[in-house]
Amino acid sequence: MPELPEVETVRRTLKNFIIGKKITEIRIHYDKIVSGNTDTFVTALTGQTIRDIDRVGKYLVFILDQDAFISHLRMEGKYNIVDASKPLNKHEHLTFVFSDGTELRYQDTRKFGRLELVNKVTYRHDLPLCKLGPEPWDADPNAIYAKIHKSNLPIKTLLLDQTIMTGIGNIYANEICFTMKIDPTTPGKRLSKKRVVELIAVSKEILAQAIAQGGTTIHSFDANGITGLFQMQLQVHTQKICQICNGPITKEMVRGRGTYYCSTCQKKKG
DNA sequence: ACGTCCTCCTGTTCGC
DNA sequence: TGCGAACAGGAGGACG
Repeated sequence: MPELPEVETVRRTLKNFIIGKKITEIRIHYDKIVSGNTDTFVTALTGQTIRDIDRVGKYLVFILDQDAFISHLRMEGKYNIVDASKPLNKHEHLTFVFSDGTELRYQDTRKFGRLELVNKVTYRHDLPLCKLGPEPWDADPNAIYAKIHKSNLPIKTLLLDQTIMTGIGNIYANEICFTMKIDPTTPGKRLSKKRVVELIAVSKEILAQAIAQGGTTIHSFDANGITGLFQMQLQVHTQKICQICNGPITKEMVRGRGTYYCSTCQKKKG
């Protein structure tokens, strides 16, 4: 899925198109795309106007007059803004019809993404968002250190754990480990507090750069025609040759996720 | 409580 | 070329 920078790019792009638009009808073409009762979702939101779009980690939060709903894009979710006359494509699973003749459609080839009605006032404190750790810029090094300094799990796996920090996915986890010059399989407990401080700083820096570039486009991500450029700056993810030492990039599976690193430049050091 | 595996889906790429 | 296996920006649940 899009990671935090891609979701942030979608949020900013979408805001330009749909703030102030009134939903006159909602059509669900694939029931499971909505968590919980679909009738409740449709009934609650129909007639309301979209006032804002928030983001928590990789979740988008659409704020309406009385209610809100969250949307997680998982691997391939995206939003299309189209004229109502445009035929539905086979991967568009939910349509918001607006009063101005346009539509917002949720498209998701793999159908992994989910939308869910939430309480507009308390959503940050309710499931599922209350389980998320801080985004890197809000992270307290002592708190992060406390969560990982006893763990035998690879540091890369810990970076993907959204309850420790939220927003980092597989691409940026690989990039962060490269910048840290740390072997992604290094157990979390090998990191000193000083290295955890660095880890947070590097995470912040890489996500911020990616946001500035409009995210990373590898497979399917794009925000209504806005294609991210960060893939131009990837150091290890999907790369073959290390830019630093010219040696080969190793690819191996770490806990089921494709993991790229340079075995010369990245060492198991805390 | 923690770590590992499976599952949800479809499309594309890889290897024999 | 053909065909099945493996893999893809994710994460929740089952199991030992």
